[in-house]
Amino acid sequence: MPNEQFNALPYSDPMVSRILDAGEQCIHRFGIRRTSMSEVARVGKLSRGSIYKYFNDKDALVQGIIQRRQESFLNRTEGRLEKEPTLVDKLTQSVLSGRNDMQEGIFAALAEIEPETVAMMFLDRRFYERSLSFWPAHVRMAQEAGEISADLDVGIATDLIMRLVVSLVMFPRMEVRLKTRRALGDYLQQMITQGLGAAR
Amino acid sequence: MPNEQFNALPYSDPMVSRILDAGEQCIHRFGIRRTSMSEVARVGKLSRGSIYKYFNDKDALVQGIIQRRQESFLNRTEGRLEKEPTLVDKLTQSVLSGRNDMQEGIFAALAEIEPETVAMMFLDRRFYERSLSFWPAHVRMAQEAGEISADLDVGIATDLIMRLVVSLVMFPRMEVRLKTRRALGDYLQQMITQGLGAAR
DNA sequence: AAATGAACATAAATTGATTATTGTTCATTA
DNA sequence: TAATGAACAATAATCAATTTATGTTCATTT
Repeated sequence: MPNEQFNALPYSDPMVSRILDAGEQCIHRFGIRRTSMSEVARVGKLSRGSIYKYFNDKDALVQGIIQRRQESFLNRTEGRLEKEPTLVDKLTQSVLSGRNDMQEGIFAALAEIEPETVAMMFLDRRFYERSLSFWPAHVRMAQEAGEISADLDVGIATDLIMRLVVSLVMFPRMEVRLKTRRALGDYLQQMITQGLGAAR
Repeated sequence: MPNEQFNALPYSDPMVSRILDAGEQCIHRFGIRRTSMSEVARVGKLSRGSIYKYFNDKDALVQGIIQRRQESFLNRTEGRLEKEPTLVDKLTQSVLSGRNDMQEGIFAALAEIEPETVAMMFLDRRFYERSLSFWPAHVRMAQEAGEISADLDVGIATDLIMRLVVSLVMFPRMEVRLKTRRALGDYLQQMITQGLGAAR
């Protein structure tokens, strides 16, 4: 009975962890295309049949690996955000963490071996859907703290936040250099609290 | 003497137009990979040698075709924007035009045949650099009209605008459906004039 | 019960020989 | 003088034959 692919993988199951570990190791070393299920089985020291019991097909396994990476990223980020006082600080930190994660680990490795695959991933809605539930809680906190408008629909606010974070991670520089924490923070402060309006 | 690849192609030169026309037709029909310089020459009824006099290599030709498409898009859009009274209206219209252009013509055709190529294009800075000079003039107009803060650096404002437009073209829906002109306009009105702040 | 591994048909990737394309050059043509 | 097209070495695409991988099934093992 193959499990439902995208709703919180049972990481507690040691078999699942072993498969994901082995798969991630393979992808890291050889890329997705050149990773075979047999190789994953060999590395994870389990049978090919078992992998198919837990993941419908190779794509499900790959998605699972990416999903776990993303969830691990979100958890680590969530931890770091507790120290950040304002929504703007949280966004700034998230962008920096996001860029950092892209430049090391599995994504950087993949980008070198299969840049088109990474490009396709970045345009895949699923990639963002996994992160969308992260922000609403922080939006509400900011509303209660009086940082942003309490009238605003949480979904709308989340939407803008996701767009800004995604864009700033993917393109550290669009018209303007936004590489330092300072520049990023000032930029986000302006855009979140006032957009292009107000002031003077 | 091959011309400088990216600084305003001499469209007035009938030879350049013929090459670009032929190239675009080929890419539209066969995709980039399956388009050969000989085929372009055949379609354009000129010699392969001539193409290389005007474009250093195949990539320069492809970039030239994309560049002309983009410039044509910007010109058409510029025309439509004259009717739009506010910056927000201009942005709304630009996003709609952008989506429209992506769904037909050369990009839609390419997306079907070589989706990875299109994905790579969307992550290529050059693609956006060509559009960056479009917005500063409109930002200044909006500042003079008192629509947005006159204190704000034009580059910073342009940066946000590009990020929003690009994001909204690429992802009509992130957390929230932004497909209709109405929904888009309301969203942009909020984000441009107030960000997530103000109100109440 | 859960994991295994062998067997299997189908789908992809790999190989090496062959053909086509690329990017340059240059003498010829209009 | 600008465009042409043939010649050229170096890459890259193609093709059919072969190998490998995928996704399923199921009897056997732990």
